[in-house]
Amino acid sequence: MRTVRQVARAAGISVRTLHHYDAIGLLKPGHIGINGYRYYGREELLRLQQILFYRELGVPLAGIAAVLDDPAFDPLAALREHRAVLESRIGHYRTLIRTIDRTIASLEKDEDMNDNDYYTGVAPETRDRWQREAEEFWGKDAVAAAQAKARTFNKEQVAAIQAEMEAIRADFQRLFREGADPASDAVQAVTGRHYRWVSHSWTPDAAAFRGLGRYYVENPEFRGTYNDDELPGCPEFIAAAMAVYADRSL
Amino acid sequence: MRTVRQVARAAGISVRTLHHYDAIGLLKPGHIGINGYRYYGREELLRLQQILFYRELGVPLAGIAAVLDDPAFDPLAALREHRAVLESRIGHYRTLIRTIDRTIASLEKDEDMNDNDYYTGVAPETRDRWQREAEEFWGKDAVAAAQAKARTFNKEQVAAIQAEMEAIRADFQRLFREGADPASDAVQAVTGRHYRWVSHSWTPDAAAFRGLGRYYVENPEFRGTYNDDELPGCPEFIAAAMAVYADRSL
DNA sequence: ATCGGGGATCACGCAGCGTCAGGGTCAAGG
DNA sequence: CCTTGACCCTGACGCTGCGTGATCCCCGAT
Repeated sequence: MRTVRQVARAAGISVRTLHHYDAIGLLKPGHIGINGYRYYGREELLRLQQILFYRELGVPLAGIAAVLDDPAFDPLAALREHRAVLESRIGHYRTLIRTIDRTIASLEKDEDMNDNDYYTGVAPETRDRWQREAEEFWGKDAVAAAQAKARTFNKEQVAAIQAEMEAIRADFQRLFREGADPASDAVQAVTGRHYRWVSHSWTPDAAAFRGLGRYYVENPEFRGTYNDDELPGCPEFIAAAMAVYADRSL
Repeated sequence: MRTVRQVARAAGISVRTLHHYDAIGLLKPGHIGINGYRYYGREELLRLQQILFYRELGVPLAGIAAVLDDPAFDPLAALREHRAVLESRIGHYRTLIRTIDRTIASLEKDEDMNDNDYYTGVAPETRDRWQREAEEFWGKDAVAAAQAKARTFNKEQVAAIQAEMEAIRADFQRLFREGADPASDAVQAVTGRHYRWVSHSWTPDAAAFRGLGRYYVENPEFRGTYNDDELPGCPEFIAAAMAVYADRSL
């Protein structure tokens, strides 16, 4: 029969944790003295080992209680499920890291950037041509307004915007390769990010956002940028997603 | 000037989130009507884009506020630091997944296991010899008590214990390869896990735990199991760590 | 005037404890 | 016997990032 402190030291946890486990019914002391002291016996220590084992696997305490208290519980299925959760978390973190790397690269490269330019890395004449095309498509006023707005960003902001666009593009391409439905939640979520991205320098309504989608399809420059040559149909896929988004969310 | 709902829809977040950001001072409305309504202008929308961008990178809200509000803030350093955090989280998850995989493998293999045996995969005669040696080392009573305790585990429990031991061994070997100090926090943390592992079937005091360390050094069987042949000195390293742990924590 | 669709402000809930605060208990030494 | 000092207890708030009501006010359209 050990006291909380003894158990805590042996198990490498805190006294508070034992109190907590008692409070939530995960691990109750074997006996409680007349003074109210908690005393733990061998049985409780063994259970604690199990608890700590699963805890080290990242299983939530409620789940641990389920595993240990339900004799009919299938630990194999539970572990596999938990494994899948961990895998997806890793995937998520990796995506974040990639985005961060791109952002860092942009920041390092553009440390001496002297004007705010979304199209860093694009030749000036190409950029001018894009501008003319954009003006024909949406009108001079809209383009000028967008550019004015864009000039209010500082260089970290511009770098962040670029990196985010890269990430969005990668997501679109991945979803397209996977054969996702443009109207599916996953694709629409990315489309929402894209809408937010566009909103950096522009605040399109539904019709304008659909128009942007068409622009992606029709403009060969964008076709080249927005999809690999190995992904024919990707711009159409994105345009379809944008049309759905415009209908549903704008 | 848009209302909460309009902003929320455009940004793909909830109204509650805007309330929250207002409450914590991360994003305040540009104007507040006499009726108390929140109205957001272009400036606030731009700031919201930044916020959502960093949020998608997994940066905590307090950190985002720091980035956006401190003009002297170094976004490059912040991103690198955050990147490191994410990397370590991935490493942690990978370790967990490896442990889970081992556990799953054990469970699948031992689905038809009919008796509780820690030494699954070890020939019976070897096991018997280990038992005799253990009896010589600690005495028959102690060994019998440990075995009795071991028999109270069911097969998932046994599998979990095995998997955990594999993980612990891997950690010890890694730390040894890295030239870690047996008294360092990292090594002591693993030693604590090892102590807890041992406690599955036994509850050694300081002297007994030190003795177990010596056993690992002296017993050729354990030397072979506990370290690769490429890691001479690893058992001594573990024994040293166990001695320190016994002094400090038991 | 009414009604539907917002808007607002509390305020609890969740996960897993950390961290006081305020107050008994126990074993050992003066 | 009394005093330490080390431990024990029970609240209860804090942290993260909102979700989810509950309750009440407001605005434009019919």
